[in-house]
Amino acid sequence: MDVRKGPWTAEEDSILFNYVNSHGEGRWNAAARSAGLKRSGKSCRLRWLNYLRPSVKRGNITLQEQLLILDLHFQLGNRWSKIARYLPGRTDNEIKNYWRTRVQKQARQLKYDVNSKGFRDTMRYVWMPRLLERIQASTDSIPVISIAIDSDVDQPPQSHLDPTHSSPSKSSWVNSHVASTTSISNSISDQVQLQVSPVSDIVENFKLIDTSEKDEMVVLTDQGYDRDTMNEWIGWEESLENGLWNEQDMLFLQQQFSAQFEFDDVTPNSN
DNA sequence: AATAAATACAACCGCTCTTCT
DNA sequence: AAGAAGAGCGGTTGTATTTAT
Repeated sequence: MDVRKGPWTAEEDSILFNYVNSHGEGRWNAAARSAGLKRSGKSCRLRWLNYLRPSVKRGNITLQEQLLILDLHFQLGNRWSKIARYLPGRTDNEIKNYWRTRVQKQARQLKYDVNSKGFRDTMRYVWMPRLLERIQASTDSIPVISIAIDSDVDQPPQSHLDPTHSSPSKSSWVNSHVASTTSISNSISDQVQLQVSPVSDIVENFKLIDTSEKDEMVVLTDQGYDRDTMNEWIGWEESLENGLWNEQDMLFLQQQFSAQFEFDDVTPNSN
């Protein structure tokens, strides 16, 4: 049995597309056989689900979608298919690829381990707010956009995601998800709520710098930060009272980081 | 201009869990 | 009840395209 592998041709695509259209999804081995495709059923299923299916969305991942992916990954980890359920038209494969190519790349450039606390904090307190800013800038009809980062991120994701269990106090991100997935990309009337968690993990992260120990400086330079930047941070950090982070502080933090981030411009896809 | 290196995305693989017969 | 087929998942690889040298 010669079973074809590798990229699908336009001809194979049209055969599979027509077959599924008239016979429906499922029973992929049989489908492959009776459609006359020299492909495994598994390959046909994947091709349909990830590419041919009319509902799959083509084109760049939007800012809103990026934000959603980051947030959901926080809560769910590498549960790509679960994440994909919140992004209509996007496949688990696509999201996984996005994560690996963009997010992991960013971590590499910052010399972070992608799972490290430092990188997670950077994403959460810098990258995501910055994304939000850009969303706000690009959808100027939305009067207020704000971020919701739950202060209790360590709780199981179900309580965030299962509507039956989400209490009002914990529903901020969920609400933003709903807004994002259902209407932000299409509508201009939705708002996303902002509540930055008052005392963040990142405070502790910066305490490290505050000690001004040489060793720790070296560690941080190893992570990709130059000495001048770190000195600025130290001065800045010392100026902060132990306590709440206000909006200005967050802005400052974002500015410190933002130069290190590149964000892809989302250009309308031509096809 | 040529080619090497990097990137992005599509597709595959091995495995588990579920459903069907 | 059990084995086979189907479906789904996450990780990895292959390849076409883009970018750098």
